[in-house]
Amino acid sequence: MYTEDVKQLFKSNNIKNTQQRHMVYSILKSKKQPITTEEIYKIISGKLEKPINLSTVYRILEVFTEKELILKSQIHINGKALYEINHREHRHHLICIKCNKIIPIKGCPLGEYEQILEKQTGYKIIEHNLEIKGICPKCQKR
Amino acid sequence: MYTEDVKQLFKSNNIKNTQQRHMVYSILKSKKQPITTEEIYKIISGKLEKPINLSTVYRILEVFTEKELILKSQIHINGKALYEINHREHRHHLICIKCNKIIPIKGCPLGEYEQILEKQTGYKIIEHNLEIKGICPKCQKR
DNA sequence: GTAACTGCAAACCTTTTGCAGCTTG
DNA sequence: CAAGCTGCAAAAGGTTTGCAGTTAC
Repeated sequence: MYTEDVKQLFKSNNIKNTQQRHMVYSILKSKKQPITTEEIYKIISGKLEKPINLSTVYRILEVFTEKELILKSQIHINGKALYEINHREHRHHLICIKCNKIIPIKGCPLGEYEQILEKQTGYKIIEHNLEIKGICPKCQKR
Repeated sequence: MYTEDVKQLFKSNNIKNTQQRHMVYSILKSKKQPITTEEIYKIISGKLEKPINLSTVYRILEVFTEKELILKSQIHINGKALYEINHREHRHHLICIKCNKIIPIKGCPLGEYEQILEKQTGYKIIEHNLEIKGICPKCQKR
């Protein structure tokens, strides 16, 4: 039932290996797009397994985010925060404004821009966040 | 008391010219960085003038956003949405992660990237949102 | 066995809404 | 005067928290 590598991952991050955490992690891992706390909660509740409490999901996501196993997006969709597995590679997303479908984008167009910006502004650049909005092929046809 | 050009702006957008709207607009116009509903509310309350109700501020910001006089940011800071005057030019911001100071950036590094992306993904690109995080010169010295 | 986690219920915080009374054009 | 705002209070929706009981190590 427990996947050995997830167990290891938790161990190396000093995260106690509970069923709930395992379930939440597996769901996040299986998703290619960021999802909300509520979605995770519903997926687990939908399965006939042991149910989970919504506040537990919130707490688990907090722990995962702290340990940087996952990323919490700054962008809120309909007032809800989004979470996704931390692929530990720089990534951006393309969101469909019609159906909210989100796909990851290959590569980052920012390049050396951050260094130029540091010189221009005096700020020490830490990171950036780029979200692109558009209409996906399906929604364009409608 | 009323600024004539704001009055005109409201008129041409079919927005009734009330004291409250005028106050909210003036505050937004005077700010170089995006601010929250609460901040606007506090600024008005702090003045000895006629106070305003928080829900009125929300409603005014909604109207202004609809009419595109202002922009509502997708990024939430501490769970709060941010608003800024619509300069009707493409703009990005640089946020200090220590003090939350926000400055606008000159120019956009995205260039023709959107067209490349359209070909790559099949999405019709509508807009993008870029937020860069760093540490401002003041906070670096501390 | 003990420290840490979960479930539950209540609280919290931002934002929205219904309604009565007031303002603007 | 009529349409549309505002204030107030209450509700809604997402997220957090205190506490008692349970689980992992």
